[in-house]
Amino acid sequence: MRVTIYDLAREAGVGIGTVSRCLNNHPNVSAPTRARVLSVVRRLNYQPHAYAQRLANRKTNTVAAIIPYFTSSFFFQVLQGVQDRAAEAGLDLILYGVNDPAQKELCLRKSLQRGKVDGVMLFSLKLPVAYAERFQQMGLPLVLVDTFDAAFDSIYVENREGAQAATGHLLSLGHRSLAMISAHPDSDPARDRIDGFRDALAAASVEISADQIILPGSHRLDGFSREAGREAFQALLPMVRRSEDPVTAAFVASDVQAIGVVEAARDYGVSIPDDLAVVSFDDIELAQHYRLTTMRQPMYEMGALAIERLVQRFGNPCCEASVTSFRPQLVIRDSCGAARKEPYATP
Amino acid sequence: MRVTIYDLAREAGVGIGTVSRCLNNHPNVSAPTRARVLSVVRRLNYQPHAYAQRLANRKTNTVAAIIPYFTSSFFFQVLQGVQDRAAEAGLDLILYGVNDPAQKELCLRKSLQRGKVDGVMLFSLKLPVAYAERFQQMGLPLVLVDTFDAAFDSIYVENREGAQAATGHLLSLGHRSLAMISAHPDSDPARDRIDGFRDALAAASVEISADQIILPGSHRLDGFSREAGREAFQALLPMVRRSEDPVTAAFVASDVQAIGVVEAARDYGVSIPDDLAVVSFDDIELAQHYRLTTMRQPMYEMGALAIERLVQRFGNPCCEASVTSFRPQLVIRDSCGAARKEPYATP
DNA sequence: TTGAAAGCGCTAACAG
DNA sequence: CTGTTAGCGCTTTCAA
Repeated sequence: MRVTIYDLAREAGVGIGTVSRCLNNHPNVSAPTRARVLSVVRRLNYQPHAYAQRLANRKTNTVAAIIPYFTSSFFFQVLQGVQDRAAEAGLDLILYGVNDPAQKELCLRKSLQRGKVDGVMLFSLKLPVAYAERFQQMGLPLVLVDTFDAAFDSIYVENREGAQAATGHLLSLGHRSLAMISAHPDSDPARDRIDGFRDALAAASVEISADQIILPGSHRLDGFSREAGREAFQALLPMVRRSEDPVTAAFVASDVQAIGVVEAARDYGVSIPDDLAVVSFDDIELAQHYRLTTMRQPMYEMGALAIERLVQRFGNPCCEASVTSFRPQLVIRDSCGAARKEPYATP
Repeated sequence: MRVTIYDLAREAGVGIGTVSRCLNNHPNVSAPTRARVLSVVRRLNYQPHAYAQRLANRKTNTVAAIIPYFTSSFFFQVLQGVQDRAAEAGLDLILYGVNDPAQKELCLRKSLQRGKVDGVMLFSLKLPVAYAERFQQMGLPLVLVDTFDAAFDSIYVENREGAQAATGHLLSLGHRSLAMISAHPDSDPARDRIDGFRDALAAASVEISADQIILPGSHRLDGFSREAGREAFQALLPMVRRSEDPVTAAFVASDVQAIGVVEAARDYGVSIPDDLAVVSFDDIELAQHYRLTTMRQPMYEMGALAIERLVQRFGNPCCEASVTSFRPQLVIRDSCGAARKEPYATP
């Protein structure tokens, strides 16, 4: 049933070398021979065996993406960029979803298996040193997205600058008593956003007490969740309600958390943006529906670029690690109170 | 650098056969030999070469998922089910995203390539007969989700019954002049939902004119899009506004379309559910935010089950094609007007 | 129990 | 231009 180049060779009355040449468009085949072979190829409905090919030419044409499922829309959009560009480049994409730290190591290990993939993309996940070494040892190209290691190509969003801009926007609206609802500082982006928040306050000589940076109670999803947002809001509530120097604005580390905040605020009768102005981060699809003012990240582009970097590296394995950064853009909607045309109806 | 079983064999002073046996836990190796070999394996940090292994034992431990990006959340949730279960089963997952019909064939062809994957899952996409034959010829397991072909395992949602239930709900609320906003009948689920709509009307002896089933103008995404929903609403508007026998309720083929309808309705000052009651299909994440009454599909479960079926088939390649169906559940929210506690504020 | 050797299906270098 | 041959790295007989 399965037809191989041996069958083709026999049928066409040539050697397997010639068959291979025809299949790979090598120039050194006479036109008539090529025609004859190709007709046999078609007649026998020949299909090359993927792995035999890969074994022989040491190339897999496959890449792996290791993606945490933090917040659905965010990574889904990144994934679309990855997927589209991979298809364009003729690369197969192996998808590894990471739901807990143990899985991360497993995926890394699987990706490192010799001959499995030509390159790997790691998203928003810290690369353990042990694995960094192994990638270098094996010479396996690795692109880091939304995380960093000097030894590898990396693409990231300037979280710190973004957080500065977000906070700056709040300051520019006249707020002087700010809080931040953060994700867990285990996550690099979360930490950077805290730093940016602090930077902006410092630049404006605004001081806040330590408890005005609110961390998530649970580690789940590193705090990038709606529930974490709700809980944080409850911690924030007393500060909003106190008569002396009440908090009037909050920078929230992500849109998902902000959605939790908006919901909780409605439950507690706190008006957003009147009682509390909110700016968050990501611009996921839902952000539009909640009319969130937020820092937009180019999710699709980041995914697409990850593939491009990988392809570049295939062409030139030894060049220096590249660093690309995106600057998030402020998208003004209703939750910050800047564009107050109509009352902000929580959906 | 790259260490092979030949290196191991030399280092351990045995033949490659013995090394292979140790690695694969064959019984026929003496304990001391095995210990010696395994210690060498560890010392040299040996990693088997994925494709060499696959070539030799004719198994890839990889499956492919061919997924159209109809509506982001819907397939993302399905994909999560696929991904989780695949990881559990130790299978690598190759993801093929389909954005237009031409890509479908390409993905099918790629999946069919000999030796590439052990099985394929096809989601919501019609399987061309030519490919059905090739899958059978090659003996490559194929699981169909949300689509059907008697020759293959299939998992689907009872779209027709679901549409009946949705329409029945509208009828039970007293509506007698109904319309349907459909997706393109090229898509199997879309056609089934039209049939279900008709069934329910027939059962209740309600008659409608042909133009009360509104088809999308564009083929993009087979009409499963917000824009298609908006356009359809415009076509529907005159029927809602006419004085004689106005349309008071609509069954919409999907949540994304319903969101377009809700938005357009707001623009035109049509109140939902007062002027127009709406029931849709899918229960994607956004459906909650729009308070859509809808028919819930078990997306995650469908994805997970697809992998399970594939694994079953690996164990028993020749058994008859299985058919599993899910019955969608009515989720009552505000867009149908059944639970009218407070006015329905469009978000 | 173990080593040698024959594939798995293909590519590429090497003679002719 | 073409056929032959030697790998690619592993699994699996088949003798020993």
